[in-house]
Amino acid sequence: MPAPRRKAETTDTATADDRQPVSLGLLDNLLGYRLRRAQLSVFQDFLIVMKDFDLRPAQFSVLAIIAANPGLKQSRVSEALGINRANFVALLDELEQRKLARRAPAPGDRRSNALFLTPKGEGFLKDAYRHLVVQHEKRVETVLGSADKQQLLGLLEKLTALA
Amino acid sequence: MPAPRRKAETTDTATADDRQPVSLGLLDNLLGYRLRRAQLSVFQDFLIVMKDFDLRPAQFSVLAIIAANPGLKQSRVSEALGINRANFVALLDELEQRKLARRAPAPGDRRSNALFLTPKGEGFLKDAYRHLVVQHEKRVETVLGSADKQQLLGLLEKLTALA
DNA sequence: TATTGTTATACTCTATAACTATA
DNA sequence: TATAGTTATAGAGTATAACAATA
Repeated sequence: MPAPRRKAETTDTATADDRQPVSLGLLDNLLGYRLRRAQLSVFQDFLIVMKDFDLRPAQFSVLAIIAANPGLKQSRVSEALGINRANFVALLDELEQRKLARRAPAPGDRRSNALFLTPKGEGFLKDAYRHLVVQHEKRVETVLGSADKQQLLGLLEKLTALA
Repeated sequence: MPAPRRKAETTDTATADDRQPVSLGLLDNLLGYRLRRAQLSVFQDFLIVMKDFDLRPAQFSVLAIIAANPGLKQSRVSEALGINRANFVALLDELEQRKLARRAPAPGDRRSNALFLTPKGEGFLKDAYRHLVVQHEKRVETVLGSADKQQLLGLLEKLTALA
């Protein structure tokens, strides 16, 4: 006669469920996984902080590159950000419709557009950046510590050279 | 009479184009931007290295979590990975069709699925991980140095707690 | 009433091919 | 021939709402 089972849901195979903490297993020391999770957390915080400005990370990056390199050709802006030129068109269209950036004829090459911020775009970017530093980067540094942030930036730069 | 211009494409406004290096401007010390670029580089390398296994990062992560927590409920696996449960269904469907993972009835709750790897899935994951460590993580450590990698993992973990 | 798995749907992001106008 | 901007399109990834079965 078999031994009585106390509950119908108990089994003879060990299963890890209910309220045990979930183990990361092989993911634990996989850099790509940790990097992805950290990036999602930071982007999520960015989105919340920039909600009033209605600005996504990619849009911010375009404005920042144009501001730092006024007159740069459209193809070079998209290339610098790693955005393929076909996808860059709609992104720039929106910034232009919002009167934050503008396409101008590129001197010496009638195929190209030279990109500039509008005066409104300059003010907008300045305000957004100030807000970002105060709300977002400050929170990042609270979690990390300021020295750690600088070191992290250095490590990430090395990694980006990988591909 | 106006002074002669040497070339039609020269202008009187200073524009940053042609072969000057592109400045990152405000992006230079924005952690989110650097994090995103680094993550894309690492994922791109992952994809190349895992091409023969036809395995994307998300698929690898699911197999790894199931392997480390056999019998875990479907909802807890997706939750642990930050994948919303609706989107997790197709992801798991594909792993099940490839006979790498399987849904089993969860003891004690007929709404839930308990997830397991198949024997084939166990071998597949082991092979994939070995390949990944040899090809991918090794390259990462070449770029970073082994001590830096451990430190980076620690910093990223802190950041993930942000959101 | 709440939860689990599921479907349907929509929106963003990304990648490729092809067109046009210029070079 | 090659390049810059553009359009069209298709594939991932992600988010929400709603339903059936079960708790």
